[in-house]
Amino acid sequence: MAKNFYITTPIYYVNARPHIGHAYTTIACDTIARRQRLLGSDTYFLTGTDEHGQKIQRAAEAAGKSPQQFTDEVSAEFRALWDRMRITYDDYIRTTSDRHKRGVQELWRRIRDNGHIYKGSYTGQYCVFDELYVDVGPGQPCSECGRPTETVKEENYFFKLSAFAEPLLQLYTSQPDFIRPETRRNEVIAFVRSGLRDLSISRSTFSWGIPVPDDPKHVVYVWLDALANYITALGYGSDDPSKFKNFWPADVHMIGKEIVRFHCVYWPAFLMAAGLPLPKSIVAHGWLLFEESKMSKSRGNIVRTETILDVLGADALRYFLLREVVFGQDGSFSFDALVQRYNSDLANGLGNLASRTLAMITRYFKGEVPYPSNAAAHTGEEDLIAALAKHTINEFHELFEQHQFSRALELAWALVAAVDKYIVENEPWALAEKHDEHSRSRLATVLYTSAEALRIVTALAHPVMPEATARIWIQLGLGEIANASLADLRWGQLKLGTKLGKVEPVFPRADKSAIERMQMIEDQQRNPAGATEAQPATGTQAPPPSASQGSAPLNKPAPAATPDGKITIDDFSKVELRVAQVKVAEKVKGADKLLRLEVDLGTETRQILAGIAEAYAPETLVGRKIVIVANLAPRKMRGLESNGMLLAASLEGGKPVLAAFLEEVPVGARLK
RNA sequence: GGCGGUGUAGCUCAGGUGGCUAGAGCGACGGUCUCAUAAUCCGUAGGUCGUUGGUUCGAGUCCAACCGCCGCCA
Repeated sequence: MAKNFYITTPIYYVNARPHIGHAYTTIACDTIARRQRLLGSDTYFLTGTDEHGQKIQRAAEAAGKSPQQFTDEVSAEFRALWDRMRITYDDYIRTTSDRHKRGVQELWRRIRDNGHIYKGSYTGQYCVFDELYVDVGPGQPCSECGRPTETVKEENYFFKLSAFAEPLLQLYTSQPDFIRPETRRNEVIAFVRSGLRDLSISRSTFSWGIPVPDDPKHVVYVWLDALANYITALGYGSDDPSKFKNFWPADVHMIGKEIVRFHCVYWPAFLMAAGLPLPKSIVAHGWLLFEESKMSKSRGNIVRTETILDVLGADALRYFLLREVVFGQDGSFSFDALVQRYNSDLANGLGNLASRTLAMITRYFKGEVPYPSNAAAHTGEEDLIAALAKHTINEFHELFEQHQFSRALELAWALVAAVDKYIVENEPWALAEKHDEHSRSRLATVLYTSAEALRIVTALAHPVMPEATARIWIQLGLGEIANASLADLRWGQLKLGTKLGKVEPVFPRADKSAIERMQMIEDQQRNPAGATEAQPATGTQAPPPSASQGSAPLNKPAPAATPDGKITIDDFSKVELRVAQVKVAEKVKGADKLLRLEVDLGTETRQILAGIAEAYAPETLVGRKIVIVANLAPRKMRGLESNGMLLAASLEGGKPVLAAFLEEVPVGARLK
């Protein structure tokens, strides 16, 4: 009986290029989707990009592009990457698409007509980076991210979130699995219990968004816009509601832990307000942290997925992330661990088992799967392997249902180890030396048993590693793995006489140079190409840079210089110089020389401190374009954090003169 | 500060409702086979189970306090 299964990734915010954090979420979803298809479910797997908001508008301006052109490009990059990673999404939703806009407006009307939207006004601090009103005083940094806030005064629409506290708590109680893992559920319950305030759900200070129905001066708040993708992609608000009927409510919304509140509080409240069914579960995973190695810098070490694909391939990355990281917890990524895992589990483990088993069948039985004709050739050892295989299948399914990917894979690999051991103990190569009937039957039994166990592990691992398992499947003589069914996978289905395909290594062993190669590609890619900085987004699950700062030592080694004191181009390229425009300038209390500046970098606003107060009056700086070192580690002065350094000539007597351009330059442009 | 979580072998982690000498994988070291991708297999490595007090015949396993780390508190 085919059931329907609907799974979603968050839609990724296009102010950042895709990186391994995005890949992690998407891989987990793809694996689940593939497994559901093999189980016979009618599966719908949705991903997409979140393309509205002030941040995007500004990033596009900085890049000298229209918002649409800008988002077209980044969105296409995401799709290209997913294709390379063998992501089998069924639909790709963009918030700038017409179908989405229609759906969002329909959702708005429904909520409004049900009486849950009212108009109010707001005066206060706004954080552009988080697209959020924050409850801090004027001039105070954002309570979320520490970036400077802007004072805004606007009239906008509010959602009566406060009315939904009770229904939400009831939901969490009656549906314990609604939020997983439990620690996130606890947080959400605590949050809602502490009381809910109404939520501002429109903006009128910028235009890059979806117009509010009947009041186009406002655009819909990015989170209401973004969350709605889960239903607009199914045709909600369109003429064809068939997909919506089939697949909504979603089985799984997979998200990163930083967007739990939006998905577990706002989203169900919006749906309740609209009178729509609620998703069945929201699963939050942890972040991927990047292990600090001696070679890398403390910041900017967000790994591009392409690097790994280039060197080890998609399967290796997919396997690594699901096997290494305990799902739900933070995990750490390093090239070292990746190669380690690849060699021990894939090359030496599954790959070698396939290689030795299939090679022996090829050699001893002319490439046809043998089976003993003599019952006496069958011993208790085969029963043990078969029993273990059966247990593995059952447990594997169980663990996968609970999203315990690492444990599921660990379990499957225990079967690989058991078969390796079984082979050594039975020495098929020695049996092959003898030509009596019993030895021949024993040999057939041992090789059949090994091949059958291999088949089962391969089938189980297929959703995780689609390519390699497809190749093993062909080598096993079983044809197209997509036709395999996981639902009735059981021992003994491998037919005798099956003609093997050509046997060749599936996971060639990686040597140490693989690590160096990946690190080299990363270094090259990271520095020269300026482009958009891979900053984390509100709407997506990218790990913030701070996530990796815990291990950053204070005493960084100085950049290596050549003996004559000259630096290489590589050294220079580590310095990220950018054009910034001063938005706010003021004296720092108690300091004679220090000014506090808020500068616009195109993609963000930053606070920097500069010792130029004696040469420049604050009011003369506002609006001026300056040059700053954008990737300087933050530093605190007078209790304020400086995130960068401006460039100025230092004259005799210490008088600074700011660097400037003769021609017009766009904010955010990089100096090289 | 409030709430929640967490601290087990070099690393990553298992260890419902307390009970034999605390486990797995990887790494490391020694050995073995030769079908296989210098792969496999075998053996070894001795961790006060964060600290200190309790409860108990008996506690990583329950309780309290403390220390460290993490998350949430729009």
